[in-house]
Amino acid sequence: MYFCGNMYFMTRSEENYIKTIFHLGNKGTRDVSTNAIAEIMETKPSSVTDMIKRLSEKGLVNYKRYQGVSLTSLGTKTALGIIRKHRLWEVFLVEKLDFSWDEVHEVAEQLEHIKSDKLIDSLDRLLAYPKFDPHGDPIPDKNGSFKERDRKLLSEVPVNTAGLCVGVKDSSTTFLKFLDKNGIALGNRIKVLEIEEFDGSLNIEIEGRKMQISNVIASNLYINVE
Amino acid sequence: MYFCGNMYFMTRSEENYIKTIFHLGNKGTRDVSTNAIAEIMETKPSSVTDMIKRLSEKGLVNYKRYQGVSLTSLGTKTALGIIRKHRLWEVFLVEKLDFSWDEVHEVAEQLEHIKSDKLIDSLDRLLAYPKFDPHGDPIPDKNGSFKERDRKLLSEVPVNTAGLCVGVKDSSTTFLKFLDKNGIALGNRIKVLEIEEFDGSLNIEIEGRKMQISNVIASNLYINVE
DNA sequence: ACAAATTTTTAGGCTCGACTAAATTCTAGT
DNA sequence: ACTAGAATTTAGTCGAGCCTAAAAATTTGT
Repeated sequence: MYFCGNMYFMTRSEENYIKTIFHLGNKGTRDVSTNAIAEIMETKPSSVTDMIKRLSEKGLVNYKRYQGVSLTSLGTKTALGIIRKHRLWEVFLVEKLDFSWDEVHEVAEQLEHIKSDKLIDSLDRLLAYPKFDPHGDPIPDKNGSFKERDRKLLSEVPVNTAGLCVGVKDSSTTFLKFLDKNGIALGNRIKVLEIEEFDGSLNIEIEGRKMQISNVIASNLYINVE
Repeated sequence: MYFCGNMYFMTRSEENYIKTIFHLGNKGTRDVSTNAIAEIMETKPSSVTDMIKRLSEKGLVNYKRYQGVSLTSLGTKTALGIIRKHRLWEVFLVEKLDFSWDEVHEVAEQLEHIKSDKLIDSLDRLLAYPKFDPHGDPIPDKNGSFKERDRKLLSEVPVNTAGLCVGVKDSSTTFLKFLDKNGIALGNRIKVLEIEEFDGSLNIEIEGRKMQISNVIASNLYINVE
């Protein structure tokens, strides 16, 4: 396993696998399963096995037959690089090109594969070194380090807790559009007034207004508890 | 041959062929030869034949065996779309990310394949609808139309002609770096003072300074004759 | 603990976009 | 007009990245 500055050449497909393994591996503690990767990537388990072997030979993942897969440190570094690019492009799209936060994902999926260190460093500078993307997710720095913001799901804080809305767990178009429609945005100040025993729905005060949201909504919104 | 708004799906490779055919076809009047394409694309003639057949089936090129190839109107429209994207990204890199004009090409070659109408329209707006890229080449608008600037090669104007330097013919890194080193940039005012009989070199006045340039240099610089 | 169900891997095929080698067609020089 | 040489195409191969079907390993239920 030798380094060569710019790493090996990686295909788009390899990068997408690495990214997916990273996202899956960061949730649970166990190794990532072939099926899980296949499902997320909308491909077949047999294709995943093929690719995992290639990635394993390149030293990007640890792999033992039938035992699932995990990223090596090189693989993790690679994943963080891709995620950094994805999130910086998202910020660019929203800040400079007036995309709304539900429109950025698809384009960023393409842009994240552009290979140029100078490009991404300059972009970072243009955007004034943002720490979070438009959905509140942290942007790794050049070296791959980032600090997860101290945040809690709105559904898991006690009554009377207040804080700023700092992120969404689900960043699907559907959910983001729903938030837009109901005037909920990152940075809004939210206070939990009451939690309904029956269905877990919440009465909240948001930017002065009062409203009720379902438990499903609340369990996809992060707040920065004060 | 049916249109479907966003055209067919085109692979990166197909787009690169179309672009190359466009550039080659715009010079001469004859159809573009297989060998010429192969040379530019650093591939083999047999690979070119393969691809041409595919492009022909998609209605992007006119092709008869052994007779060379030319773009259909759909092919031309496609080519102009790619060139528009390439040149807009070049402007972006120079204007917003402080790239120098010899650094933009490689990255723009990647960015030109990003697929998003909204992206490119917004970029165009961010850049205030530029008409020319950093090398002085015209940027087609949304509909593919652009006006070639009225310009002449510096090597082909008579003594005492003056004008603004508006473009380069050769935009290789080597040439652009040479111009930088000698303080020649787009927008500079140039006047031809004398043309050397012997080797065709020129004595010019540029932004007040006097200097001598070889005929090779002069035949790669465009000026906008007043 | 062991059969059934599930997960994962292997084996073999397919398409795209490249290649080499060989055949074909065109073009130029006499 | 004919032939040598150049350009082009065909035929067959290969790797990446996907697929299906079938085999192998693991996990689960009793």
